[in-house]
Amino acid sequence: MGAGKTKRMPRAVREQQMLDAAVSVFGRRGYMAASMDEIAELAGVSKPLVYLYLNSKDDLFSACIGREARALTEAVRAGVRPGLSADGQLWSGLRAFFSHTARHPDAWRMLHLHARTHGERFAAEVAAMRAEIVAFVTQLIAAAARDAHRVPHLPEGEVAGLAEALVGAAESLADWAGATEGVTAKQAAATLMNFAWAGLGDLMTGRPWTPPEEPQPEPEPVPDPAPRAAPSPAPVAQGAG
Amino acid sequence: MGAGKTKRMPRAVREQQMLDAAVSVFGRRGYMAASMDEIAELAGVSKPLVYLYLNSKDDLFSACIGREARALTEAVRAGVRPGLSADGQLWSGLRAFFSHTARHPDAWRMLHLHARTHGERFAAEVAAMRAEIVAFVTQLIAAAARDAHRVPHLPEGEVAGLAEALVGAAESLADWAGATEGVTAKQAAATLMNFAWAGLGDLMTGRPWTPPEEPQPEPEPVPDPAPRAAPSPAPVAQGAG
Amino acid sequence: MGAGKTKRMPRAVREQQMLDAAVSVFGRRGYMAASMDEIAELAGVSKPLVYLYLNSKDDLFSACIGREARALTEAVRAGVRPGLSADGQLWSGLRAFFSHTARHPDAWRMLHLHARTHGERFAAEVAAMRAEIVAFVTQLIAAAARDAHRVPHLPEGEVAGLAEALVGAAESLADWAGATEGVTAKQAAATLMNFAWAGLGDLMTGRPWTPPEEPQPEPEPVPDPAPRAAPSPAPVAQGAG
Amino acid sequence: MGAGKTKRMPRAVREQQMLDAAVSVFGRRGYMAASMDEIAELAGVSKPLVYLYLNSKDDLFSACIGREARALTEAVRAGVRPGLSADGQLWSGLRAFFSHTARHPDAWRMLHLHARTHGERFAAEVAAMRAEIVAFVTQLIAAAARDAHRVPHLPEGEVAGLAEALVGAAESLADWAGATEGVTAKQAAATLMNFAWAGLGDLMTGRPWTPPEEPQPEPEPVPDPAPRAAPSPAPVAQGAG
DNA sequence: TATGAATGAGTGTTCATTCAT
DNA sequence: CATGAATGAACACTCATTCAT
Repeated sequence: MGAGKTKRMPRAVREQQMLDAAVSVFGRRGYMAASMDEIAELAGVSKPLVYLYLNSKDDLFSACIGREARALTEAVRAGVRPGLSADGQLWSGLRAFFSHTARHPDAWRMLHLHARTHGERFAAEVAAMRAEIVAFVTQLIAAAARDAHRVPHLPEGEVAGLAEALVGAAESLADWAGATEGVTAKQAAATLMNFAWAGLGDLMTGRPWTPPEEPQPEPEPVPDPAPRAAPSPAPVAQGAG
Repeated sequence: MGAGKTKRMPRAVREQQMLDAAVSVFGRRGYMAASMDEIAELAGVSKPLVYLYLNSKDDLFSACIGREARALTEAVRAGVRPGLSADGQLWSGLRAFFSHTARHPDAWRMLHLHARTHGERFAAEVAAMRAEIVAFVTQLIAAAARDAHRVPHLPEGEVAGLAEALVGAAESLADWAGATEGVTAKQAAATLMNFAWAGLGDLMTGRPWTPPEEPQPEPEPVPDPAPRAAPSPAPVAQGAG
Repeated sequence: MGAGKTKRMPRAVREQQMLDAAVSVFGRRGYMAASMDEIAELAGVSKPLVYLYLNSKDDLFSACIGREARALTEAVRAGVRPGLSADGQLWSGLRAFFSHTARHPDAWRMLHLHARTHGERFAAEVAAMRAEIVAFVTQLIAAAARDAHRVPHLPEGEVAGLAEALVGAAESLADWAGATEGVTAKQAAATLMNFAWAGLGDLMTGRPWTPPEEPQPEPEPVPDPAPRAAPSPAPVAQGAG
Repeated sequence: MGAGKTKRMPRAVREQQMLDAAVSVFGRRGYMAASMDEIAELAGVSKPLVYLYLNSKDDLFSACIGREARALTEAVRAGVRPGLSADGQLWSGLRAFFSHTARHPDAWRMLHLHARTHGERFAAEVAAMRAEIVAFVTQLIAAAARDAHRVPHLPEGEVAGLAEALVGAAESLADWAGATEGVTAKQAAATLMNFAWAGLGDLMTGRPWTPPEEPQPEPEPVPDPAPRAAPSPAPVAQGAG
């Protein structure tokens, strides 16, 4: 059922078939809910062959992440027009990004939703990919700031946060576009440019948004009555200064 | 061992203990990897009691989602200063949001990472919460547009996309703040305001970002099917012109 | 089928039933060939219960070894008449030993044949039991030597080898008695006493067996043509000086 | 990788390589834990070739047993000096035996530990070898009895038991020598001669060991069924009177 | 109100064995 | 003579769920 069992394929080909099937299943079900049985069946092979070629569920997942992370970064890289201005580069990169995630929704779900959920290993693998993209965007923002040359450069930490916000917004929009009928990659990219770029522009021209004065120290008046059953391992940020 | 078995509690209290434990375990492990055994042990009760009160793993998860979604929306609602201007309201709402997610990282992980991953049912439940927040943000944006009254109002669809982008950026920043040492809720909120508000302002004052003219219809020249597992370790960012 | 499923037993009882079944299966099949399914079925319970009570196949095997090793040493200890002469004690001890191994053939097979075959852990556990018995026999031989008082005492190393030989002979005879119809525990014990004791007596009275003079250094003229495919991990004794 | 694939060997040679590898793996791992994969890899050939030449795991094991059993009996036979007295023959035979087992520990483990553990078939094959050796020893004992000619001959059944005990003791000592650093074949043989021969001599000269009178029919007063898992860490040996 | 005892159905993983070349 | 490709059947182990008390 499905792939049509063409027998006796060379290893490299079979391996790609398995990765295809695995990405599909991992993307739709998540790591834990994905069963090796389903992956093998979708790949049109028996389970032992999957293990022979890819060792274990963990290794298989890892291989999927690696392949798809590489594919995504390459797609973005290939989509960027090198000679353009910063916003032109961002625009083309975003279009490539949304285009790729729209074409490979399972891969995107796998990378964005599931890989960060299971074990440091996988999280680290996607984090590496993400870091690459964030670095790229950071460069773009810095370059745009230079071009605007009204401020010499934005403070480092500020840029990091902005790049993070931009990439995060892109990721969320990719989810949204993937879940919403009739939203094209181009529209998603335009929305994000609209949303983000002009604001960045203001920033760069020295007109940042400033928080209003406020006397009271802390929001969240809800006393949060739920008594924690046990301490969460590591609550990172405990409140605003 | 662990929670100190205080026996014979009234049902309501026990139920909350169970939900606390469940949120903690679901948030840290994910739905599939969470085991009813661990939840029961962390709650300090026996497994049958969990089933007696909460029926099934699915129902338990659902109850967790409901409680935490309600808690989050209430926290945001309570944090918003009603009399303020649109950006003042957004700022206070964001602070409440980041503050709450920082204080309840397991709950946030459960809602944002895990609930959307398993079955339409849970996804719908978080979607409802999200829709509430998006609606609120949409109102704010529309109100801001009215205040600016240079354009009568932004087109509906546009506003939806922008609200989506804003909320998505907020969610991503919440993840990021939760994972990064030393980022406070206030800082996260400020970053997002900086990033977004001025851009929105430009939009509202009639200076949207416009895409450049381009002849070719779609990027992604990579023929894509089965990107071979092997080569291309080349990094994305080569520098901005 | 089989054990008659009497339901809802207290844990301690069920645990012993499981150990009984496990000893039987391990003894007959060996560690590797024993399946948890068969053990569970023979015990009249489902597999998960076996895991709930005994954790893993390894732990189950370990528990079996522990219980049966204890049972064997206790049986021997209980069988020895304390007030008797050395040979009287040996005789009664041997009878108890052969009696116990004959009554619990599966346990004996498990301890003697299988436990030494799988992993240092199990080997060490039986080795501890064996060491106890060897120590007991060593004492007896030394005591007999003192009683004979014609030689002050046998050299330490010599006694160790003799005790080892005696225990080894006993073990082999236990196997033999277990495999041969119509050989009783008493007969096996008598055979071993006949075989060993008088020889020991001679030793103690100063008439040891002495090897004949021989010029040539080494036997084994067979050139052993088989070319080893790979070096055995550790060939212990490479020949006689 | 590993054995260095020298291709195109004549069948007989390849077959011996496979048997070498198989003996090594079977001896170290046991029958069940040995994998055809490991054997094939150690032999430096592909798995199908192993099957082509040796049919199945069972047949392979059988072939190993056959070859090594033959090698052992031949080594013993070749080691015996034909013209000697009975004890001289035994001495030389034992030296050859211990020498061979020391040189081929994997083979010895395979024959003595593992082959008796799996199925009647293999047990029968080693039993045949063993029977040959027992018969040889029986001859020697009978011959010695004739030489001593004080008793016409020991009763048949008695001799069988004694030969069994001697061979069993030899086997146990072989294990012991293999596991104990610094015990040579010669020492092991001497120990056994010391242990056994003088005792046999006494037997032959009409001074057997006789059991003491005893009224009670059978020891083992322990009620035995299900010795509770818990107590009694008391050691066996409390001292000899 | 609360639990110790128990299981059906499934998971990832391995292995002896066989084709097709 | 020799192997890369492939699998059916089994195994150890886990989990959500339910009874009987």
